[in-house]
Amino acid sequence: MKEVKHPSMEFKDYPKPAVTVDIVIFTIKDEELKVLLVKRGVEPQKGFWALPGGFVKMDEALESAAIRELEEETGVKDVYLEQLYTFGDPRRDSRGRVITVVYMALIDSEKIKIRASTDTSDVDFFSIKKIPPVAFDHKKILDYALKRLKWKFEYSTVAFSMLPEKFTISQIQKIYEIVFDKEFDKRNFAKKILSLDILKEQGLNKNVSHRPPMLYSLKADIGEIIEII
Amino acid sequence: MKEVKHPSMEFKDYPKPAVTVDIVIFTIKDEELKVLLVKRGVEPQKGFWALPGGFVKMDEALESAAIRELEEETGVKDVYLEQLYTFGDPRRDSRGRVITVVYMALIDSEKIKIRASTDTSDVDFFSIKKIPPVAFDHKKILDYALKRLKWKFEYSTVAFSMLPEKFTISQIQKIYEIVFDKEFDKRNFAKKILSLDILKEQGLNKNVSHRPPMLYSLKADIGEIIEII
DNA sequence: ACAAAAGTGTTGAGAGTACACCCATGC
DNA sequence: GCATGGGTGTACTCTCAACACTTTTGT
Repeated sequence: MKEVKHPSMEFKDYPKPAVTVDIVIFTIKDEELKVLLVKRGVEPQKGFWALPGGFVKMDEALESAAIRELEEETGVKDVYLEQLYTFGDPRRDSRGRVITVVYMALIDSEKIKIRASTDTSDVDFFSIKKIPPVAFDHKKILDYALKRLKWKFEYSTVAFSMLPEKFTISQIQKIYEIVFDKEFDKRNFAKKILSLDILKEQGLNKNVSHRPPMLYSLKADIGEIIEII
Repeated sequence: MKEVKHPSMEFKDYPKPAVTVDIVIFTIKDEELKVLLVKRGVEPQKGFWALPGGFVKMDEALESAAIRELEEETGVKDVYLEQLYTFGDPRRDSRGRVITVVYMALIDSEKIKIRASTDTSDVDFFSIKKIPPVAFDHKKILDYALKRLKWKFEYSTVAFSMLPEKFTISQIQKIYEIVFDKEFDKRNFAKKILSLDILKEQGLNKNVSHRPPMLYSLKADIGEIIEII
């Protein structure tokens, strides 16, 4: 019962599961938290919406596969990307054994360019509150990803990766309010964010029809997600 | 560039990576945090210590594989088990592409029975501070697991799964002190643990040569790990 | 009586929460 | 001058950290 039962038998001879990478791409759009889904063009579950993903190539790292899929669907690189969990129930895919490593990406919706070559009816963002029927166990994956997203929001600065380079305090607050689906006190929120000492002032935004708000940028590079616990 | 490039080609025809499950089994023994390693009896890296693990069977869930490996090595079932991360660098195993799903288990060292059929020189617990050279990328996996263990200790009750059913406050404190490698104030520690309201008094332990301590048990079942944040 | 570990309370600092008014701009 | 969001301070509560002496038992 050790790692290899029959030393004479190469591990290459065993039947192997297929391995895919799926990505839960979160963004904020129209004041809602949304995820990107693609309509399946092939069986099984053809016509169902599903998470973007694909098979891992033999010489490709898991994260590289996730980055590749992400760029193929959204045209976006350099975003926050995190491995979430690996789902491997033997019956999750009717084609046979498919194990999927799930990643979560957070992107600024302004940066997204759904690829020109993609039929736009086949790719869309859905509000997390109005998810259509999805293929395989992708509902379970989405539920898990949402839990992890909220969790991550509490103790890190990942939220900033859903904003443009310069942003206002109220833009950050809006994102937190959308993700947690509740409102926060403006004074307490600003106090807390500013006390973290992670923002640089970037001058006033004059193009508004009210008192111009201060613009901020992150002191750290977007890649450096800070744990604020 | 969608999920299946050539609809005429079944996914079964693609070359596939092998998938293994490895387990980081933590326990407290001799006042140290230890992990179980097994000596590899086969190439590659024969003779090196490595995490226990093995290939995932085609009809076996990932967690079932982890439970099976765990029981094979320690004879223990019903322990805390959590999926940690999936490592899939294309070069992590010289035999070819091997993706490993890593689980973490926490067990009470009193419950362990290294299997009789196992040559005991091939299986041992190592202090986390004195890890020998290990095979593959297992050092990286161990470092990651330790980070996650500490993190989990901070906001949940997983620590209790390394204790017998009845235990004293100072036994819990000792475990926290070993894991975080620092001392805590006895009064503050007891106050915090008791304020969580998760313990039941179980009478005094009279078999000691000093003031008998109160024994406690968890109110919830061991399976229910409580998040204390 | 002594050794060993158990048990227990107070104080101060810092963080989180609740709460309301004036400000700068475009129209 | 009005509509729209921006910006700001105080008081209370609660949690966390620091800190030392008495108690119970076995030998």
